[in-house]
Amino acid sequence: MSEPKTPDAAAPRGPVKKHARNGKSSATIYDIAKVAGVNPSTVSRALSKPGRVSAKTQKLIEDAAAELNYHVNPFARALPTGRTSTFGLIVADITNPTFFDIIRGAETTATARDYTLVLAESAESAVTELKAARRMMATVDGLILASPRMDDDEIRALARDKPVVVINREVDGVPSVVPDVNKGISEAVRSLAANGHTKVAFVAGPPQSWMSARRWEGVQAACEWSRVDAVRLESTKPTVDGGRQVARDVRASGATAVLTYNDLLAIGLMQELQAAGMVVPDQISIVGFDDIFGADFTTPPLTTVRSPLGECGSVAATLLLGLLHDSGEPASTVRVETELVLRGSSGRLLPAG
Amino acid sequence: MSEPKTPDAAAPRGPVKKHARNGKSSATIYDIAKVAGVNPSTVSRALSKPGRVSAKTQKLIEDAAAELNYHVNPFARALPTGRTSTFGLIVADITNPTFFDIIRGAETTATARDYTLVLAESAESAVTELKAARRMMATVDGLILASPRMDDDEIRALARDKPVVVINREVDGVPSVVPDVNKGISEAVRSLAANGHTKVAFVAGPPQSWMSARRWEGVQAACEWSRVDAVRLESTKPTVDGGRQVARDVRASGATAVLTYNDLLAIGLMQELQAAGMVVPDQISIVGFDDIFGADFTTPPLTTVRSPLGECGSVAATLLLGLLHDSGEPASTVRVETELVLRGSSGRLLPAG
DNA sequence: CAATTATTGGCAACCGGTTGACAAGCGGCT
DNA sequence: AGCCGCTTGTCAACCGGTTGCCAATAATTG
Repeated sequence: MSEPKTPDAAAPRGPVKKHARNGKSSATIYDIAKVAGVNPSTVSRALSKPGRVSAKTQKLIEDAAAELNYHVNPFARALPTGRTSTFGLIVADITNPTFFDIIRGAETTATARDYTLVLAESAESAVTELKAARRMMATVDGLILASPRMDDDEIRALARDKPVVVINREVDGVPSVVPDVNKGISEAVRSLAANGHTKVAFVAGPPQSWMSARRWEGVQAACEWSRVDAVRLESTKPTVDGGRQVARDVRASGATAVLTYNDLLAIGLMQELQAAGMVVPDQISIVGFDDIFGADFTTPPLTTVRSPLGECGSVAATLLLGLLHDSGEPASTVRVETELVLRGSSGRLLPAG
Repeated sequence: MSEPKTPDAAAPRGPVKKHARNGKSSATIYDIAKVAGVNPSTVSRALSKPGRVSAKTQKLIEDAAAELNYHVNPFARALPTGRTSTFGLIVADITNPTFFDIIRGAETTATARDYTLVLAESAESAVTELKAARRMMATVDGLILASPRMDDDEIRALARDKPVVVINREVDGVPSVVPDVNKGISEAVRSLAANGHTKVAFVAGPPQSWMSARRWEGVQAACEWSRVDAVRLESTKPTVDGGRQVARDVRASGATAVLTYNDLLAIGLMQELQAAGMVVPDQISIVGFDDIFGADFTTPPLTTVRSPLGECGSVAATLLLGLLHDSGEPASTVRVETELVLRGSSGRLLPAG
């Protein structure tokens, strides 16, 4: 008690363990090494590189690991290797059901291959999207962009850093998975033409949407082939509300059948037209795009050009995992089929009166 | 060249940089330190501990960081500190729209506070759920469980390791956010009673669902109060399909009004009943729960007891962030209000014929 | 102007795995 | 028996920040 305030180096204040790691901080490879009586690096090899250690050492280590209830520390692993077993998915709008199936498809495939999915939303903004993407780049092995809003160069820039796969859009030099709209659209237009429609309107989506442009092209081509007039109308936003708002223009256009950029627009449009007393499909046929959740809740249920969204998500994830592992394959665009789902909202035009 | 095989310590084999980090591996605090002419630890302090370095050094470092386009390596930070700025959200079913809004609410709040949301799905299985939770525990700072299926003890065990917040369920000792069903249910039952209904059926959800039990209790209580008979029916699964399947039982029950565990069941039930020629609400009233996306797509649009799902997600995230930072607050259950959304699927019973 | 105290910066150890380089062990071959 | 080459294990250096401790410097005060 001579120097009460001197910080005495000889006073062992014991292992304080600053962070206290609430309780039983999980076991490390060093603990395993001690139990199994081998070197930590041997443990590391046994647990990651198969066949690098002898069978009996392997077993010894595995038993020790099991006993200690060991789990690798992902950060410790990620630090030297850069591998994170994680990939990011950025969607434009989490509440837009178009993405639900994409998310699920990607999530399922990721989990099956022991990857973790990190989700971010861009709120339909190219700026937010880019920010989210940049933020993610640091923590993921690869990125999936679903219907990205940023421009091609930005996407290519991202793709230079880490593998990137794009859904619902084609970007030169970046692998992508896109529904091939032609089959579905021509089925739809042919069906409409067969029902006597001679003028169809297409309600477009957001101007930056690559897919909207493709769909309009598809509609034009199919209409030409079927000798049907096609007119293009603009929507304010690709939602139910946007669909309601475009109803005026639709009526004014004189078209007897409408294809919309997506199902949400179709549903809103149908609600508004019905509210105005029109009968679907007797007075007007409506065909949506995507076949989202809820498309068959309406009365009549919505005819729509289905995109296999879940498949898109899952294929994109598979593509990404391929890039990550085989690291060769340029793996360009994968096309998935679309098809017409004929329900009640389209059909023969009844003579007025 | 006398001892060609002796590992000569004097031979500097130079910085090999094994990984090659495709091109311009991002800058580190060491690079910044070099540019700014200070010690790396000073850089670390400048960038994380505010006020720990002098203003001019701070500026020097920030400029250097900006110039080098520096971003911290989250793994390097997480390794010694354990902090990851990430939290997990586990939902029972990604395609169930009930969770969409929860996901979005949580995501938005997380992003606003510079946290990243990691999503996992349990496919309605307690086992998968627990596995996903365990896997996440290693990489996140905290966990949100939406409508968890595992049992209380397992949840408490998780909560011992890291902060956990539960949505749609109460677990002793674990903070949670639950919609208070009573207000919404009593509004619904009162409305039905006022329309002359004297016997209502409740279609229950999964047996493990805590929320299903609460809703049934609420229905019983409200019915008693309004002097209305209540019968309980079981569903096979809480989906549109499950709703279709329970239609038989509903008709057999003799009830003139039905409340279902969720909107999906209500929609399926309505479809099936309408397909059998029944008119909603003239012959039977249907009331759902949650007010999910698409509940108003039906004809008639679905009357439902709305839970503020987005708010649940956002409140849960806020609660979690609170636990993470202030680390005090036991923060028990937060209740959010429910309310009846009166649409077309419920109303006065028309005399038969 | 010297002495004391408050700031600020530097050193070095650590977080927990991974991996290149090398040595020891070992069976097969001539 | 001697040599070769393959398997298996060990050593030590990293990955990129964080942080306790101490020294140097600056600011304050008698």
